[in-house]
Amino acid sequence: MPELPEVETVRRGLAPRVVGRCIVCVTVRERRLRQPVPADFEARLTGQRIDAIARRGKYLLLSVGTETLLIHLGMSGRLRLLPEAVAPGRHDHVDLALSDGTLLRLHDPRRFGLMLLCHGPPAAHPLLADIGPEPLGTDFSDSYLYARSRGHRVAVKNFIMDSHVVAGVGNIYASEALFIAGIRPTHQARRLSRAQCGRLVWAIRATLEKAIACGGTTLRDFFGVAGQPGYFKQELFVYGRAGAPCRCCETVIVERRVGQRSSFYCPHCQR
DNA sequence: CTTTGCACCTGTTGGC
DNA sequence: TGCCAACAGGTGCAAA
Repeated sequence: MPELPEVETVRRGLAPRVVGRCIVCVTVRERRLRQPVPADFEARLTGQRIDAIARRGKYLLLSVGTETLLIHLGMSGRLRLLPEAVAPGRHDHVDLALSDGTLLRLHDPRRFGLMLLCHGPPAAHPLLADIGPEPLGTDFSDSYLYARSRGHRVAVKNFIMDSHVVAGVGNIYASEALFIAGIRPTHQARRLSRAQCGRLVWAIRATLEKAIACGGTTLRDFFGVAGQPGYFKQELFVYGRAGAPCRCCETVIVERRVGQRSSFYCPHCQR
């Protein structure tokens, strides 16, 4: 469900309402997430203050006391901030009760999400250590992408969805950015010219920034922490638009599987 | 080293 | 209407 813009939307929704609050009670109803919720999770979190909330790729990083709470939403994960304690429903796996009476709840039907605690600098955590540059940061540049893509025969769409190459680009925004850059998803990464790398870096940034400004993309079940949908769906050029006319040239948008994921492109605008 | 295929889960959808 | 296969916004790992 959530790619970088959705996670950033969650982060921005959470920040003003949780930073400075204390965690007064932790309830874990289901420990079997992507990695098991550790046995000492409750004890280590209870009584701690949330000092900051950051994001790295699709991970949320909450500074709690001397530790960092790592949260990933996987495909179906959702964080909600409830104004008061509400009886849990199916798939409401973890609750953090905060000192102002609000409740931060993780809901995740598929359990591909993750909640872990780490000591020390989170950047050194195995899950984060090998992640590529932030797409909205200065390290993600034309020259980086050009150099990094040399020798890689994989389709450019798979390449930019690889978190080791660049953090946070998922299936929706990979398709969208490639449309904006005018590059076919199946184009081999090693065949990208410098100019194409430049356009692609620009397109990824522009797409993600615009999606963040819209509060993310709600296809089915993404909602912000207060339950609000994201409005980027109306801005999509290709994702989910198979059979519909291209918004630029009227050519019919094509759907094709690239590396086991559905991909959408305009055969006329993308070469 | 790179690349591919799949496993991990549940819920929804579309074809027959 | 019902059933079942295919698919869904992610990630990491085994195997080639």
